Amino acid sequence: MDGQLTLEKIGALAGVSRATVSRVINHHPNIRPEVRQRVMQVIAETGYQPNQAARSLASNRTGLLGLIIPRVIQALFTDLYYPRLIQGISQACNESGQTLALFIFHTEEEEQQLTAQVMRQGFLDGLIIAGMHFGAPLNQLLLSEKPVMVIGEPLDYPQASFVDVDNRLGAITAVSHLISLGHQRIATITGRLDMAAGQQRRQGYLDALTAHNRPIDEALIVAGDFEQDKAYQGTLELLPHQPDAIFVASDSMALSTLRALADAGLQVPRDVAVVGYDDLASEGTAVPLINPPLTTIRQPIHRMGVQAVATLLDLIKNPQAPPRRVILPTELIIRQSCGAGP
Amino acid sequence: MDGQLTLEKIGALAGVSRATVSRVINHHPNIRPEVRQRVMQVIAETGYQPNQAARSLASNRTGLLGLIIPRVIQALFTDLYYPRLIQGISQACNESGQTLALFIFHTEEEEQQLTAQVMRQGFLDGLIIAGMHFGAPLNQLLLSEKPVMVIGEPLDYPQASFVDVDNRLGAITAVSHLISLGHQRIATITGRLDMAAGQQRRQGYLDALTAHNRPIDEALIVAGDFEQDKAYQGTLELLPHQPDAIFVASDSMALSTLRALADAGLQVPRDVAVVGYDDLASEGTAVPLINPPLTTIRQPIHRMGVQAVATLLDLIKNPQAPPRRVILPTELIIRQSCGAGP
DNA sequence: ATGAAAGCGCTAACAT
DNA sequence: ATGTTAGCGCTTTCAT
Repeated sequence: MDGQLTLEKIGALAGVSRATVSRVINHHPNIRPEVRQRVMQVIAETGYQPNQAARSLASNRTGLLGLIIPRVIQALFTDLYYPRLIQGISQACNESGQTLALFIFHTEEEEQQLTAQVMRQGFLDGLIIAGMHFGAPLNQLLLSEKPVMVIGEPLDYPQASFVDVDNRLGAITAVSHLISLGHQRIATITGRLDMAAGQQRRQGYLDALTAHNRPIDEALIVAGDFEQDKAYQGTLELLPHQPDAIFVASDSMALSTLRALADAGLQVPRDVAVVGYDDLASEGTAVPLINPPLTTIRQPIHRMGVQAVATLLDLIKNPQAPPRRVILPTELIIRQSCGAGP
Repeated sequence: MDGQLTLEKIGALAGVSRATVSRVINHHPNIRPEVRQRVMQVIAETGYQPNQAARSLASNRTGLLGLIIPRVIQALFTDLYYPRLIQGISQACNESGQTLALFIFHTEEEEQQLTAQVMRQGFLDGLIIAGMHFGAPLNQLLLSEKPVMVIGEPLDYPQASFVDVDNRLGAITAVSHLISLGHQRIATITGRLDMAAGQQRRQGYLDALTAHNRPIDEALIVAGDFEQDKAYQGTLELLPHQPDAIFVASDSMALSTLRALADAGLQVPRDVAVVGYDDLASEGTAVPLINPPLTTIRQPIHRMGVQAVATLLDLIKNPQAPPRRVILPTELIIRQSCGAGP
């Protein structure tokens, strides 16, 4: 109870050696059931908890997984992507007995400083990097000894392990849906083209049109860069070309599009149909007030988090395995903004 | 470079003992500048990083702070309170060289299991508990040896250290504002009365009316429990009593109130003025679409996180200090829903 | 199946 | 100002 409980003391109380107690705790096979009982008993009675630091030092495993979120302050405030991702990761950590160390880099300076810290020995067993961006100290992490999983395909690191959705297929689904609804002039507002999500969603838009023998009209493609302001502007720029539908590469931008259309006196979906991507607007503070409800491509964000942890654990156990590429499916969520909803 | 870098090896390379290297790293005063230089040099060249596990074991300090968020899954999905809090805590951790271990309990089972884990020796230097609720294993944590800071005054633990806003004063400000705008029949939708935030905001409402010699009309007080559904219902129940203003104890509920008023064919603020609490609707996914923009009482959520860390660090350094009660101010944010905005 | 003993890499008290 | 040394509490061979 007092003066710090240790393996040695538990051993003494149970009449066995420290090594045996250790074996019991770590579920080693070769222990007499009777002895195991006795030791467990003492542990329960005393409320003994092994010292994690000592354990880590001796075993070279800490049970800590790092989640790195670099300089995406705005996104963190803007939508619920990261909260959900964190949820998924946290849950998977809980279930696998790992603990989650969260690093949010707020400035470039912090990123510099902490990157080194994060890599230090005897600290993290592995790393998950979300919101990857490049040319940064972060890249060091990918080259480090530590197992790393990236959330969202990192274009510049083909050999990195990552989990992502099938962005292209999602976009194809969205655009095909608009086509099947009879829309003729389908525009798109693209995301950042230096990110897989932006690039692949744009490609999906093109591929869907091509597959249906529709012409590609460059005037109907505007850059949104995943930013609300640009999406608003972009929507206005689109109007002279009379689109009857717009595929917007993220829900966050799609909300700006809705607003821009409303400001221009156009009705959704009557005048222009809108489909978003992410399904982030579906829940959240202001849900009840979004009008019309947004048709969108849902990403299984929570599952991505869970998968990231599972795969990372595997990578840790299996250090020289080949890189993993985990691709999860998306889902078309039909609401009212596309004109097909109830 | 290879074979694991240790203090010993760095010492050898720099021609000093391991102890000296340790001193340099830990910024001890009594080191010859020249020697310090040389050691730093070697450290930089080799890229040596101290082993955290060994350090923790020897020093009995891990540099890990735990943040516990118990079973508030819904809230985590619903608004940006936790993301902002986490931001603040994370930033303060970065600045003070601590690392943040995040525990989100998704089920009661997890809460049980992990509570024990969280308390184990050699793991966390201190704990921050957000979204406290009672009668749970969590309470053990408050009784543990570990320094703990609670976010939001925990009513059942008067001797706990916590950080919170001045909920009552915020409510007084909100209601006084409505009074000064000439409103006569001011209603309120209260939060959970088993939480300080709910209870104290309700009290502020009462105190403001009393201070202005207004009668208290029980018919104008309905329970919202911080739930959107109840707020919607509550708003409808209020209407027969013809309120000309409603003070809603949270923004999340206030959005339901806006929706209910709209559904009832009432205009805000012309027919009924509305003031919320938290300032969570101000940013977030659907901002551009909230109409009218909500007048509210802003909580400095980010600062609460920062304060929690600062105070916790102090508690860690100063274990037998008396409990801390940190109260931060709120701020009235005037927008359009109260009728005084631009 | 269990015990003895050698570290894990660091900090800190003690010597010099 | 710096070196020597004794742990920190655990895991893990190696004996037995």
